[in-house]
Amino acid sequence: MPFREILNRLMTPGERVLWEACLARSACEYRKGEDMVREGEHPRVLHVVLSGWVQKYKQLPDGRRQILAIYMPGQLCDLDLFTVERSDHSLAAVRAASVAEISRSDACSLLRRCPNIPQIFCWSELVAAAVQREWMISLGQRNALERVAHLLCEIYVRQRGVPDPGDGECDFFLTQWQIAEATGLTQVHVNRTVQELRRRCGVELGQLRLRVPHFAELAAIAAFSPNYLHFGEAGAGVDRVAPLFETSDMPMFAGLPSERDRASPLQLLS
Amino acid sequence: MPFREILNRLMTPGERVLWEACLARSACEYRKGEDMVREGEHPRVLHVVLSGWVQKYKQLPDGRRQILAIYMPGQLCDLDLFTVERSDHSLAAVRAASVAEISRSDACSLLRRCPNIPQIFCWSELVAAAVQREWMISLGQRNALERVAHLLCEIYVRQRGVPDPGDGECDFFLTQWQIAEATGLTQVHVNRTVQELRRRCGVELGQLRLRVPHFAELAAIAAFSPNYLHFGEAGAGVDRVAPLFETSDMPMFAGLPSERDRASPLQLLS
DNA sequence: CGGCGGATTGAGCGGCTTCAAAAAGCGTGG
DNA sequence: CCACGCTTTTTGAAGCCGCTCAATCCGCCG
Repeated sequence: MPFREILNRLMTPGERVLWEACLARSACEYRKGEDMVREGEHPRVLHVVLSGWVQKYKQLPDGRRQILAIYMPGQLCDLDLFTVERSDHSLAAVRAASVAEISRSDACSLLRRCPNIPQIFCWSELVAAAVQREWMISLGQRNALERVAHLLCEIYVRQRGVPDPGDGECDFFLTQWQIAEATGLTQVHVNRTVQELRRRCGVELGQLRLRVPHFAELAAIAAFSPNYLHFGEAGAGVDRVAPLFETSDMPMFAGLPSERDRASPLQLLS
Repeated sequence: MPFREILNRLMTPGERVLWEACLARSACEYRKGEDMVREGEHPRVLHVVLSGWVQKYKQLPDGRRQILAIYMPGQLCDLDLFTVERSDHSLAAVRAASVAEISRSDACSLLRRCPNIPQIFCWSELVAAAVQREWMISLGQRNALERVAHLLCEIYVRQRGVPDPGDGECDFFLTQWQIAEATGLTQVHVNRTVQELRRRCGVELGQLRLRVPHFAELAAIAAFSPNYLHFGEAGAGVDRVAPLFETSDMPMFAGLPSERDRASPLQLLS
């Protein structure tokens, strides 16, 4: 259940056409590790991953670096274009990646034409925040073995969905050094931890592929529960966001409450 | 520059009246540590802090607990009511606290009447995410001294703003044990770290107050930079969010692009 | 073949944890 | 007002997990 499909399922066919066209027109290629956005810059475009993975990271003055999130094809990287004056984080390609960079004017056109898109953006941002929270538990509470196991579980499930249809393999583009930056560990210790996982439950971490023969065992080590990914909720979720986007053409205090407000005690205020 | 004021400054006077009335009507009292929301529950209300502090936290099956965020008076705790089927985190009072719990119907009424509120909610959520990212760096990259110093800096600045007007004191409601849960350290080690900060730059951590005689020294230890709080940007920020909420009364593909679209290449698609 | 990024291995150390117990605050009720 | 029970802070000693600093190995590509 790739993220891209969730996103697309929520659009009308017309929106899909516009969306895909907009992505295709603004594709940019990045080499491994190349920065797309640097902390402190004024946001100019909306980033949507087309292929490869993208990492969001921050670094301290002395160079220590923390990877904050991984974005896979179809995902929106951030809404900074519509929110902040200056980005408070950087964005870079994990390996060679292709990314759509939608300009402000294109994005505005898109929004004006596709009434569902803001809600999808909003939903996407909120799920990203939920993933961040789970990463915080890893960083704060889990030990090395649990952290790495949990990261592998997440990456596996985000690509394959759950329940898993099959052969236990998926893409994996992170180097051990990048795993270290994401989990707050040392590259050396990540290496030892990966070996431990290999011994314990046969996990194979190849150049570009991850094999997990017995997912349940890995999940047990990590105490992994996929709830936080809010899989399968996307449809209902976007409906739930709708009230935030209802057009309010009623000028404030313009008269008595309308019929549909009758149930709410708030009418006492008008 | 308390958060509450930022929020209120962005509303029209009329919205303020409705908002304040809505908060006042739905106030609930909580005792220290009492849960307001438990992980897995179906969200029923919108939580807005009235007085005291609120903590968002998650815990692992074996009891380990990570505090994910601290909310101060005026802040919205989450948008779960409008997003997810089940909360992926818990919410509890840090000490005795008063919290407005706005029901779904009230919230919808409010949204229908106050066109600026969705944008303010959105902005609030995005700033909260930025704070979370900074906490991730602490958990992943900073040592104990830096973590605690950074937390104190943040809590100080969120209440007093920066540049700081004065006497170096602010509210502080966390116990050392709660600091430990927020920073991913042990209570014992937090204690030793606080003592170290007391020695190094005279920080005093009382029952309910924090004194920071020389903020600059503390900030230097933590390499604290307040950018991530996006202070002072709230006005512009909310304007920037606006495109996401523009009413799109134009049916898709309903005709030629309108005048204001002339500049965008997207018109080629219609 | 050499160069390079990435993975692997080893030895030693230190930051933080763990466990345990004592001291200090703080609210409550007698 | 003091005594009591509770939470919170403080202190000590021992041990481990993960870090640091190398050096080596491996696979890939020019």
